[in-house]
Amino acid sequence: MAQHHRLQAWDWESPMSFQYQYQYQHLYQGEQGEACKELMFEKPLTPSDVGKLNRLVIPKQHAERYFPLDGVSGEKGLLLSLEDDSGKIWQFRYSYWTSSQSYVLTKGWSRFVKEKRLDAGDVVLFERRRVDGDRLYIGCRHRGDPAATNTAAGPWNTPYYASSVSVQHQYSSLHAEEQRDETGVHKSETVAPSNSKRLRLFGVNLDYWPEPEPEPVQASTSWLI
Amino acid sequence: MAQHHRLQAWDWESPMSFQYQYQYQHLYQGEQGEACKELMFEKPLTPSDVGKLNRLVIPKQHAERYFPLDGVSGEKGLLLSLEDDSGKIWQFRYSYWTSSQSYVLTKGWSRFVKEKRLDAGDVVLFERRRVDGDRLYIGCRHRGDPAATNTAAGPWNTPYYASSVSVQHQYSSLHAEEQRDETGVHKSETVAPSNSKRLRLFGVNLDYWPEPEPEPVQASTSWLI
DNA sequence: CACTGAACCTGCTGG
DNA sequence: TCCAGCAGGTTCAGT
Repeated sequence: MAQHHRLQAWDWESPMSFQYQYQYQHLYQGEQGEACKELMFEKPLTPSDVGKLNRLVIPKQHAERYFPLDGVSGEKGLLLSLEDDSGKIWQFRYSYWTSSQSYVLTKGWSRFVKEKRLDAGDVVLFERRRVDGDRLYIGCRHRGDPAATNTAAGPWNTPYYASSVSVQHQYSSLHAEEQRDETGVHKSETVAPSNSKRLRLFGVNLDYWPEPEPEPVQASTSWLI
Repeated sequence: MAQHHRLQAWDWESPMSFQYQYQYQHLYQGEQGEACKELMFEKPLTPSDVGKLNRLVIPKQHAERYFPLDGVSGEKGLLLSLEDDSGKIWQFRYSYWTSSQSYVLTKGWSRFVKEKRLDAGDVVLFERRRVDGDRLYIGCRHRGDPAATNTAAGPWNTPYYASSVSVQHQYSSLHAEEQRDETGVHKSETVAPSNSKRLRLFGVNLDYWPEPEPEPVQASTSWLI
């Protein structure tokens, strides 16, 4: 099965197999309950969405329904973590631009466009998936494709590190590696949720850190789902 | 002589002739000992350096050698005072941008560009001058000019106020004027260096106030040299 | 005092 | 990795 294939790839890439088995288990449960996938909205991409502006405009009606910023606005927005078909975690800065009166994904979006090879007319879609908690999902469908498939290179093509989105307050293995590299001492303790805040988003109560990690491709969960 | 010419202009502009004579004396000493001029670095200006970004990027190797921010970083940078050929004091905010990993002069820089009529390809240069203490100097050379000359209008064309860079903890006469305007009471006392910090910069130990004065063209010495 | 534009500040991307 | 360039928001001075 494809799932086993991915699991093997992860095992091969990282020594922290526990997390990945844990994550795999959740994916498996998710596939058992297909009814738990709820499409929130889709957007056909405009030329600007895939161009040099490096931002995705979220249509206002969808943004205000699924991504309300009322409780957190006035600041620089927040960091959103979403998972794609392959289990990869994508982090985007999500904020409101008063100048254009629009909700946008900025930081991290251009990487998504590039890796998924998105073009104008392709469709990006956002789902909420109930597994044993709620999880956010981002996918895309290329122009002309019949189904919403994720055509991105999987972990067997593009090595990457995924954080656990199920284990709360657990830094990813990559992050632990970085800490060890910097200090020369491996810090294996889980980090206390000292700075976490609580926000209702997607109709779900969520914990997050306002500005947790600068590097979006690599792991470390800011949104605990 | 040109020096006398400048001195007369200062005398004409300000009643505090003592300070200007004092400064003049130092310039005179400086010209006697030309070996005391030490070029720290030059930078050919990019279009962005003279454009709407209102900032000068200091190449990292020069910044970290001559402008280390180790002791003061993590904040909003500091205010740098430099003198040009005419004796005018220029104040710039100097800070580190983590987002672009670069050192920059921001506030005050656009005024310098405008007054010196700088363009892309022109060169800005930073010198340290030993007179009877160390003094920082900023100059520029226009594209194609043979020597590093300061082609800006002198004080006889553009009235300005210069602070004493030689008398420690002495506010300028202009600053005293401002205080009188605000409070209605003339405060002639010298200000105690209560918030001053000590930092080694340009290989020299210097006192400064982290955020002393918002107005850069006008006087008030933040760097006491 | 409200409006406006310039300057300033911060963050991000790509080469 | 550095840094040129771009973009948006905030502050401030002038009207």
